[in-house]
Amino acid sequence: MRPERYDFAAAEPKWREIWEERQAFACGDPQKPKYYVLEMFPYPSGRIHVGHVRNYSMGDVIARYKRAKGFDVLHPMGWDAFGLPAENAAQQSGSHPATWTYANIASMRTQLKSMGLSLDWSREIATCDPAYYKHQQKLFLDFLVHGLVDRKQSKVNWDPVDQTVLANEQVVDGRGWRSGALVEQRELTQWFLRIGKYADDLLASLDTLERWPEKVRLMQRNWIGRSEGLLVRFALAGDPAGEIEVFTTRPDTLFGAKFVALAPDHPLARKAASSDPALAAFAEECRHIGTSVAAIETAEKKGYDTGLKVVHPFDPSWTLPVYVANFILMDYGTGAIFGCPAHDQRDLDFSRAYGLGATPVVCPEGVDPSTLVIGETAFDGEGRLVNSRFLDGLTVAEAKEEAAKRLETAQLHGRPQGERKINYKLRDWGISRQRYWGCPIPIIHCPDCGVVPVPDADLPVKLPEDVSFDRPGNPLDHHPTWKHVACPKCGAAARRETDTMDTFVDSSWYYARFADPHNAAAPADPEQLARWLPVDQYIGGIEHAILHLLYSRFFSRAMRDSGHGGHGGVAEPFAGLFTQGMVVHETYRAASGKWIAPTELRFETSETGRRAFLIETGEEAEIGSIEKMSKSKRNTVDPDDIIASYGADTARLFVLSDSPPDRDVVWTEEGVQGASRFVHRVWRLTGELANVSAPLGASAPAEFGAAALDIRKATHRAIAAVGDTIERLRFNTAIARIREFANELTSALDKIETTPVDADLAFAFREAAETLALLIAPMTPHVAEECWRDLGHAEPIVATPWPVADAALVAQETIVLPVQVNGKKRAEIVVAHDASEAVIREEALSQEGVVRAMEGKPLKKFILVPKRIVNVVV
RNA sequence: GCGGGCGUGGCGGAAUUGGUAGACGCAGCGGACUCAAAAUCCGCCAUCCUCACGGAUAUGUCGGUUCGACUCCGACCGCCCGCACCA
Repeated sequence: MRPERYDFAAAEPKWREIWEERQAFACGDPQKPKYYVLEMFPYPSGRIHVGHVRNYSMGDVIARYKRAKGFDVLHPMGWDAFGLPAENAAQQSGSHPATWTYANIASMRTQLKSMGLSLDWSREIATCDPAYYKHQQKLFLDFLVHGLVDRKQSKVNWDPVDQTVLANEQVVDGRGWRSGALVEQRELTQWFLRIGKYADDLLASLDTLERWPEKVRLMQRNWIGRSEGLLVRFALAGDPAGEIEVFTTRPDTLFGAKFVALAPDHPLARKAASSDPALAAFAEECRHIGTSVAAIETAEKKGYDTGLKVVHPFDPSWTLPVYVANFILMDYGTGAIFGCPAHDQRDLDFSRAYGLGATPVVCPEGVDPSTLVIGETAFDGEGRLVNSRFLDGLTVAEAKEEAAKRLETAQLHGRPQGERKINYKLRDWGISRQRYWGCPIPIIHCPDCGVVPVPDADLPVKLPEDVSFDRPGNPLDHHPTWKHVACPKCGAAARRETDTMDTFVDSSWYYARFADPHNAAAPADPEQLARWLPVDQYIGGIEHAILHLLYSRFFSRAMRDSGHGGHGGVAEPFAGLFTQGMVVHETYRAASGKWIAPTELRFETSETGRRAFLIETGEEAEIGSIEKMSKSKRNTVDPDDIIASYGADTARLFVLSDSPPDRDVVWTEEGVQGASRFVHRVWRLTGELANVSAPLGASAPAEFGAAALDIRKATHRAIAAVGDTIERLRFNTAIARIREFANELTSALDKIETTPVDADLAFAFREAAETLALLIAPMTPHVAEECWRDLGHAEPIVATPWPVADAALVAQETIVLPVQVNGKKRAEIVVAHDASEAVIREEALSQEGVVRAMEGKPLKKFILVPKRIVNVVV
């Protein structure tokens, strides 16, 4: 006998055990087509948050659905386990980063398991495991051999007090976030991965990624930032050999040039600064802004006149002043620009600050050039050239071409004065980090041999365990012995590279490692890579739209080109990408301004609205805006609490319901209760259906009455709709369709007149009950298994195929057609699905509402959109 | 600064991708069951006019294309996200 109420606390762990015993989620049936579903692996911060619950629930729906559809599904989990928080924890609490990280992994693993995810835990990896990073070091060395690694100087934000490099986000108003010290820019010699080598391929291949969101592709396109332009060399006035090379995409506007500007770190700017203390001070001031593009570009435009002049390339008698300016980036182009204030907003802002003027040289069509005045806004649109001598009258495109041609043939210092150049915003990827908790860069610096790779036999270069974090700087550098080694080439005393790799490197190839996670000899066996890659569906946050995804795309190419196997013949690691939204929550504040956690509050709903009171004191708290969950605002909810009070199925159902998966979802207690109600309702409904259902395995009767046929139609329409919405990753609508189906079954039960019911109805009820369990299983797997077993099945749902919709039952033989008059709906008609236009026309025009709306006016046009709508135009 | 996204009832959202705007849920209101409450079940629920039938207005704002626009185009307003050492 069934209990009164669904006991999730007993049922959920029971089913998880059964799945585990059966190893239901291990892959490896080569007869089946493969399907690789991957969610971005978590950083082991210690606790999972609701965002994880949402991310992994989505992936799990796909994994369970695809498994039921007959695919050999790879659905693994691992840990992005290197990174700064472990070192911060070590500084604050004294626990070793490894201890801290592995303890966090253990508790998060337990939490994830309590969600009932269909993961293959035998493939678990952690990036901080030497068994993982050993291969990463090997990849780095192979990249080095294949010319994909570079070593060069680069600027960093340096905190002189903490003796550490700062991330851009750690620079607040030009000061270090902890020390408050003025941030300096320092040049460090760093390792780079030459992602730029693949810029064109990375850009062009975006077009092949049809199952990626268009916005992510666009963001990557802009990030790569391919632009065609011209390198133009300006002669320095009064210096026979001197010149400044600028990159421009607008050579057409050269006659509007008012100045040339250099980045503060431009070699010429440095040279000028060496004899001009005021300039040196200005350059130093610029360096305090930090290295982030956002900070540099939003800072007020400032410059310093070097006193130097350059000669205009088209007129030897025309000179332009040379400024050093704070908005010119040394990393882009040549670190120097010519400024045309009339047609570039930044140049205009700068020109207005220093009184350099603005001569318009492009005039929009239909505007009289003599009336053309540049006010506060630069004009960057199309038009024809004016005030530009030989370019006058040309279009922008023609003028670009003409200017380029002339400069290519002109000579300066024995070389062409202009050169066409394709420039990319994409910079090579600096991976050196002056930190302990990361993958050591396997390089030895020998005073005689220079840079020497660590021999394969000595990999992995392991992190030393006995490190301290009690003084500023890199613990690897401070370690008494670790960095001292003999040169592998000459045996002389040498020094290890003490920088570790950016953690983005760790996450750039983990998807490939999952294909063969325990391979000791190689990152992964090429055959396994060919079997599993690319990832069919990748799911994660939009915040990774650019860097992580671009770096992974680089790695798949670099691995292919350095002998680590193609990814099944394709360069792209992720065939399908889905970016899910955040989970957000209301915020609460006490009168004191202190943030209050939702668990500390009691809520009251009255006619005047919702109010919140502190449980402890009764004091009223202000209900604030809905924001991203964060510890500082204390508006987080703990998945453990939810799972303990409502069960994993409820938590999963809630994060999938209501909001479309790519949008933010607001976490509300009411919503969770609604999800919980539905979980219990499905269970009760199944019990009621079971009471009137045919026995397990009963064959279909020859004929069905109207009532039974209606139920079967609802069942098969639900199968079709739910399958379709899951395929389209519209989980919220999939759940709405299941709820609709449940509503239909509830009213069908209400209509039963006599029991026991006839055989046709009994068959339809069994089919419906089984379908309900099968359809909801990807979202709420535990309760689905419980219902399935209550319907008499010995084998669990995880071993049961997805139901197949009967097309004959899904098809409608009559359809409802709305009838519009002049675009406004006035009536509905019911017609056979194959009714002729003449029949429909007669039926439509005879409707009372239609006749009234036509007001006796003559029919002008009769529009019939088959199976959609009728529009009568009068 | 540059780039990207979003905007529909009291709330989250749906709309077969140019064809009935508001599916499904949350909240609310009314009812059944109960000694009572909880749970559950049934019904109502965009706004305005109308007893009702019915009608008018509605998808951030303004304009355009179309027989027909939440959907396409243009301008504007508001909010959110990313910008290379956070992961």
